[in-house]
Amino acid sequence: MALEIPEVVIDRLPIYVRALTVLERQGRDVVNSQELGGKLGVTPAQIRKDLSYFGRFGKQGRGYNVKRLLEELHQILGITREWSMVLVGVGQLGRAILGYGGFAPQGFRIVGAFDVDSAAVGERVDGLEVKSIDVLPEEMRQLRAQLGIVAVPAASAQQVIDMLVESGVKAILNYAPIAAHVPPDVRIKDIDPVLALQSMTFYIKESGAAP
Amino acid sequence: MALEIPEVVIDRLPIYVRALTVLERQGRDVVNSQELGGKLGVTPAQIRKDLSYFGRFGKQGRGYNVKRLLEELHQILGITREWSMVLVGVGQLGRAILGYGGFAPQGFRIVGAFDVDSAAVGERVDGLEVKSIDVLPEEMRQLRAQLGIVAVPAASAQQVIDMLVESGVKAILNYAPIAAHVPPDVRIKDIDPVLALQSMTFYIKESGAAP
DNA sequence: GCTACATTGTGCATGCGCGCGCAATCACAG
DNA sequence: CTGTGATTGCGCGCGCATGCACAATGTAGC
Repeated sequence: MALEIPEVVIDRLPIYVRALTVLERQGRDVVNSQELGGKLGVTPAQIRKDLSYFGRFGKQGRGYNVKRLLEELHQILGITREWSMVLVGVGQLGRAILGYGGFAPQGFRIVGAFDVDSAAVGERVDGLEVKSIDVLPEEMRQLRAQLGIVAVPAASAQQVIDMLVESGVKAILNYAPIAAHVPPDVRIKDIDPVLALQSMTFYIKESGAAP
Repeated sequence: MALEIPEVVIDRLPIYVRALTVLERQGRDVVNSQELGGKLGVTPAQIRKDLSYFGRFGKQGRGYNVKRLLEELHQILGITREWSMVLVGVGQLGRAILGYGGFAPQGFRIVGAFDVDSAAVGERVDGLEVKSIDVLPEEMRQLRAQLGIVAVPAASAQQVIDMLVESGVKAILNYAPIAAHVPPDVRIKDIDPVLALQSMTFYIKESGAAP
């Protein structure tokens, strides 16, 4: 036990959580790996293998108890508690992130907003007062957020990320179009819609039609 | 030749493009695989292997000509031309996408905006008239967009995706939190910040501190 | 023009994730 | 309490991506 769990496995768990949440809301009690896999485009064996890394949650002949499995996955992923996040960059993108309603229901709360540009500082956005990036370190001592969201231009992104890391942030959601460098104990995930588009055009570039 | 190229390789190419674009803007003429790999967190061998799928773009003893390699990658990915996209869902998220300035510089242009909710129909957002989802099929005959962006609630996402596919869209950027089903000849990429956060919390859940 | 050096391109081995296939196991019916 | 049917958990092999190591090759200096 306690063996190394592949990162791809961890990346799939939230997908399972999402599907199970829907099933729970529908009042379903049990689900088997085949049905769950069908919904997610994952093979049943894959799901069973993934879950077996953490324990035996299923019952032979029946499947998985939806509520039970959901609780286990929440425990595994560490999403039983609320997580505080700080946002850096309150431009157009940053404001959209602040207004996005998808975080709160999943227990992710933005508790601080910062900006490099002094023009935005002092403004109130979605109930949060925008503060200068300069006071980030001291503010972080009170906020104690372990998650950071970066929504600044590419040019200042690495610098901002360095500051977040120094302030104790352990995981970063990066919307800036750069490949950032972070210490090995800090997690970072990039969100860049342009990269997604550019990799898809490779596959469809032959299929005619004018722009 | 003409062998199957792994999807992971295709997914890395846009990252190379992004880094090379920065180098070109800095006036750099040549770059070797070691330096490029250092910037991107990729091993030099990985980069050389990836590029070797498509040809021999480097010069031994020197490295890669930045401009030349950039042109080749543009050609490979099919991003020499402009790509038209249609957006479905003009809520808070959809408006942010319409206003996002990161697409245009890379040749991705939103040419149509649609919504399920009739309240938004008729409104002008960022120079585009929002139209009803019902007229999507006929509008698409003129727009001829091959890319679609989905920014509707989870409940109606699959339905919207089906309509896009029927209207001839070949690749979809999906912001809705669902695992959508599409025919094998249609590409789809999901963007869900919540999934990214939930997989990162797994790794940092032990490191104390209150929410 | 020749030599020394640097870097690419690639055959090859390693490791790892994925999925098959089956035995173990549980529910349920009779 | 026993038999039947279904589904999990998992050992195992396959296939593929990754990275090493070296030969091939181009550059630059003298």
